[in-house]
Amino acid sequence: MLFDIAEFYPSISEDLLKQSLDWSRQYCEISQLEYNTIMHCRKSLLFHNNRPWVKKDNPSTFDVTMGSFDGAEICENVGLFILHTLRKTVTSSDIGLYRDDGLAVLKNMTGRTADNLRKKVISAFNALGLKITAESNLKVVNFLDVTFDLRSSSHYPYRKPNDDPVYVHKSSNHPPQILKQIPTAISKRISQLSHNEESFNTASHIYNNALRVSGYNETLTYTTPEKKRKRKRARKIIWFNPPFCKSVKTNVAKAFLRLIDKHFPPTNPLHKIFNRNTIKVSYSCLPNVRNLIQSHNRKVLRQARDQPETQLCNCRIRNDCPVQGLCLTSRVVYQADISSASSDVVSYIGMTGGSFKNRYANHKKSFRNSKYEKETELSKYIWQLKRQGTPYSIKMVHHLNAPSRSCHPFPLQLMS
DNA sequence: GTGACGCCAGTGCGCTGCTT
DNA sequence: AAGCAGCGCACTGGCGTCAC
Repeated sequence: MLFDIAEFYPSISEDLLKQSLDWSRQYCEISQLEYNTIMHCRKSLLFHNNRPWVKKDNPSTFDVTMGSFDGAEICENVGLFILHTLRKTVTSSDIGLYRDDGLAVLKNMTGRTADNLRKKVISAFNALGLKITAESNLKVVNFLDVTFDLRSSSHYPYRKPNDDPVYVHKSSNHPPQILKQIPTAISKRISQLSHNEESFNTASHIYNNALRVSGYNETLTYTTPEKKRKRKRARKIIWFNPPFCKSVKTNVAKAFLRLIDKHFPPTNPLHKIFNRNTIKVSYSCLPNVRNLIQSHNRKVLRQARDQPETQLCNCRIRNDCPVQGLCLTSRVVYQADISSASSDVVSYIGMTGGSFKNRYANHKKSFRNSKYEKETELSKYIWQLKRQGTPYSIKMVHHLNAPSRSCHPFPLQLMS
């Protein structure tokens, strides 16, 4: 039986959360302090009118989705409680739940019995305030990224239609060891999901193609699942995670560890705490550029929407405004077209984060005073014309909402 | 006459990219 | 790595103009 909880996270009521926390407190032995802290956080941060706060355009709402850490954490906690509750309904079966997707194996049941059980499960969820869709009497099911086939007792990888895998490009700005591990990691995952080598080979084409697209030459190979190693006690490790950048030639990790050796030698009383066995280095990757641009655009577009209208020009004689009544606008790319008798029109393009007027005043200063002749290429050219005695005229054009040097307060576009 | 405002000159500094 | 040039920003103080 395959079931799916509709709108899982937004449907969790505070009562259900409290029940699940009470249950986990009983079974997982969490302390009173931990319990109180969780309840306080959940109440004050995540709930509003006995419902979780859901991501909306309204900035006053708390931004939590099931994909986020808190949302997933809650769903997992509640999920465990639900599984426990379902034991009363589904007694003689294997049942599992991953966030909002559930699967139960119904053994030795007729179609009618299985369908009755399906109805009971739906009622059980309804009693908890959750709505589900459930299908029973299935011989083949797609659950998460696996297809289970009861007819042949096999399983193999599953992907939704048109959901082609995309991997980090081989020439991407990532630590080499991460890029190196990608084909191996995929091989391992697909092997785990495959019943045998044959189903692995059938499924691996799509992944091999995705690897080619991302610049990898490696071909996925079937590996038999490793036996679980006996768990060893984990060493307490202090991690140093510098951000990785391809253009940095210095081996930061090596230099860092050398500093550890130098400043905490075996004779140092702190050597026990700070040494190569207790301090490890692992490069961290910076956020995806697409995500950065998207979040940036959201921010600046919201600011632009909320900004009150401001004065655009304060020139004493409005007709003399160099940019047609828009001299006070800030964040502009401007263009100066210089016409003279000696040559064709010459253009200079500049930009400023402040007001155009302020920048223009500095340009005028450099035109008047030879001391600032070399301030810009534009001023150099003007002084050249002045020395030649060539008459000239300057026409200024500016474009709104352009970048400043320090930040880009305008929407960006990701180049394909 | 006074205050507000616009304009200008001047200074110092930060950032980036290039050269040595 | 250091130095330099180019470009732009932030800020200050002085002066002229205008409205009241």
